[in-house]
Amino acid sequence: MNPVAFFKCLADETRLRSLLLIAHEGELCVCELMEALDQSQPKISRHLAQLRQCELLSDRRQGQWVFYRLNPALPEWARLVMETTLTGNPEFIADNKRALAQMQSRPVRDGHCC
Amino acid sequence: MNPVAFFKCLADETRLRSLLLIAHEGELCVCELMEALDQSQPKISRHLAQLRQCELLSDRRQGQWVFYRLNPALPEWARLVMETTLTGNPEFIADNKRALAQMQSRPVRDGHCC
DNA sequence: TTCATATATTCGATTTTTCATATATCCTGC
DNA sequence: GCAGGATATATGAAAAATCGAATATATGAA
Repeated sequence: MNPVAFFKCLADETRLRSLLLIAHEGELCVCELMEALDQSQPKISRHLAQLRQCELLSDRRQGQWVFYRLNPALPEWARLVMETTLTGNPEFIADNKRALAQMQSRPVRDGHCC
Repeated sequence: MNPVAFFKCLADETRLRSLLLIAHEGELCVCELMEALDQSQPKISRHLAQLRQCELLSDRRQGQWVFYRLNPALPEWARLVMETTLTGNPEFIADNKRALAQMQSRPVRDGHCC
């Protein structure tokens, strides 16, 4: 993982918010990120594709949804950088977390239904 | 310190190398960075000005030289991010450190002469 | 099969970033 | 003050990133 390429990925509002939200929530799909960030579907999708191509995110399809999570193979230092950023700037994604919490009818993950 | 603005600063080869070198060496001037990165003076200078404007670096003039160091007011999380990046990628600036060590007649800091 | 929902991709226009050259400013020694 | 070297800035051209709109693909249900 080239450090410059890594930071280029973080150097965009949409991508950084998506990454930190995913790091915090564990796993999110496109429609959840649309709601949390209040952005169009193509915009979210394009940035996620970029993050997947750089191998920061990995995806898994479940039915009609695609869930994104941090790439398990991510180097330790990269994971630490995101964690440090999140801890040092808790207010940065506060609004996004709130919007996500208020979202109606979020997709149900396998293994989470009753 | 806005996280996105911070990462934009790190998302360039010249700036990231300069930052990490300065973080490692404590203090460097333009001519030392030119030698260490093998880049033109205007290029180095422009990027340093950008880093100073974002308040990642602070400068001090000593005679004809201007020395740059990490801004002492830098938030803890930002300093940690750079440290983590440096520790996790020691080879990234290895060549630059070598070039700097081989540089002839480096400017003498006040208080460092015998 | 057909429809509805979720996600991905392409295209063209706009904005931002980057760079090289040239010019200006500052400092020191004479 | 003046000359020469070191550092800083301005300008315009080239390259890259971003965005919205339109389009395409995939899945599940009827």
